[in-house]
Amino acid sequence: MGKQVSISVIRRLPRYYRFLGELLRGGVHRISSRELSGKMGLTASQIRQDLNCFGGFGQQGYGYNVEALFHEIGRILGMDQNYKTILVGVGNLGRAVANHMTFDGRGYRLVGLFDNNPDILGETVRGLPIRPVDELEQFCIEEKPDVAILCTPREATKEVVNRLVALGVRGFWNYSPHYDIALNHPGVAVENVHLGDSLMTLCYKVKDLDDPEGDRG
Amino acid sequence: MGKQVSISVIRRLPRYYRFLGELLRGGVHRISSRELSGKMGLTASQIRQDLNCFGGFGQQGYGYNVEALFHEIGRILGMDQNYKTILVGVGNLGRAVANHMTFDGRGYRLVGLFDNNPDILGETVRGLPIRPVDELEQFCIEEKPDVAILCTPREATKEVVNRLVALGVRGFWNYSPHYDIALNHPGVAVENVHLGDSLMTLCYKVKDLDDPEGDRG
DNA sequence: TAGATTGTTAATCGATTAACAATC
DNA sequence: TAGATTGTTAATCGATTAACAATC
Repeated sequence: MGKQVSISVIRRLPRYYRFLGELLRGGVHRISSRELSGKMGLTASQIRQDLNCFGGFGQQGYGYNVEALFHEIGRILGMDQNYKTILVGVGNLGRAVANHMTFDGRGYRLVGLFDNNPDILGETVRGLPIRPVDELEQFCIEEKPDVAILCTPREATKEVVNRLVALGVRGFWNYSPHYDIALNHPGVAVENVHLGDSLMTLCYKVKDLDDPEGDRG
Repeated sequence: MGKQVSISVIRRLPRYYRFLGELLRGGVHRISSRELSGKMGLTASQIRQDLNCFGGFGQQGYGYNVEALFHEIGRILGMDQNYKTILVGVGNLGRAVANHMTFDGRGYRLVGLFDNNPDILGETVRGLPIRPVDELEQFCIEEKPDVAILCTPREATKEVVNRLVALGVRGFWNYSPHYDIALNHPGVAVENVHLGDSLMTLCYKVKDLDDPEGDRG
């Protein structure tokens, strides 16, 4: 019944999770919203508001139990899930993502890799063979993956997404800026990682540091 | 005089830039805020508000000239800058970032790579040799880089940032979640790319799709 | 001129912050 | 019990949307 939790709140959860994990490793057992607000650069009010979207995890006069809260937030984020995940596009970026990220125990399990480059077919990354994109249908009908990571080049993304949505994939971790999945498939979950956009934003910020207001003055 | 443009607006600019680039390549010469709003999934009102933070680029009764607006937004974002950029941490991820991204003509110029792994020192990526992190001071005093890309491992980030800030680096494209630069160095420009956070957010979204409201309901 | 569409002001909506009673 | 700190309601602030006069 409680109303839909806003995306702003959701996006802060991983950061809470990180800070609490750090505290936990540092042997801190309890923390107040005030202390945590100091460490994270937020207001104590916001922290309490955020957490109370999901339940009353604290105790008056005491604060929050670090370990309990850490696990609660993990559970809220779905770290206890086990979403079967495939990666499409095993170039520079796809390879780095596959090798660099922890999937196991963080809600995901990597089960398949796909690429069209004949030179790398059969090669293994993280113990998984790279398969031709042609085999997507066969593989997905058998394995029923939940999530796809997209590191596909310009022209491939749109078609791959359409095929995957038809095959029941309902979450996309999308590195390809060339096709707006959320716009075209309103029913699926999408997280875009648009590195180019981020780099441009940084460029603006640096410029703004040097010359606030720019030409406008 | 005009008040500070909000980060929400800034973050939409690269997306406008992408859509306008696409229209331009497609041979579209003019577009109204209404048409563009349809294509981008925004309101026409928001587009006009956003653009008018920087100036009146349109014409009543006509709309916007696609090419002119594209270039204006590029200039606002600083695509005409030429920030000297170094990359620290040339592992899986750093390598992919160096190889995958376009820096030239997008406001940046990659001038140096640094890593501590002795096995890869001297290797070249994108025509640049990988140097030991020890040489950071010497290099930065000579080259005076503006921006650093951080793909450093857990324990390295904090120290590297402190050294770089002292050396005059004032923009950070940060892939390392282990140290909050903005919190510790309020005067510099920071864009965080926290892939782990994004992956967790996706996990929540997928879970929420399957079971809206979760346990709370 | 008439029609279209901007630039801009006003209204609405949502998110953040402040305040405080409840309670451990 | 007294002190601390939460959970929650109310106030503020900022961002988005709507409306419309200006103007091409």
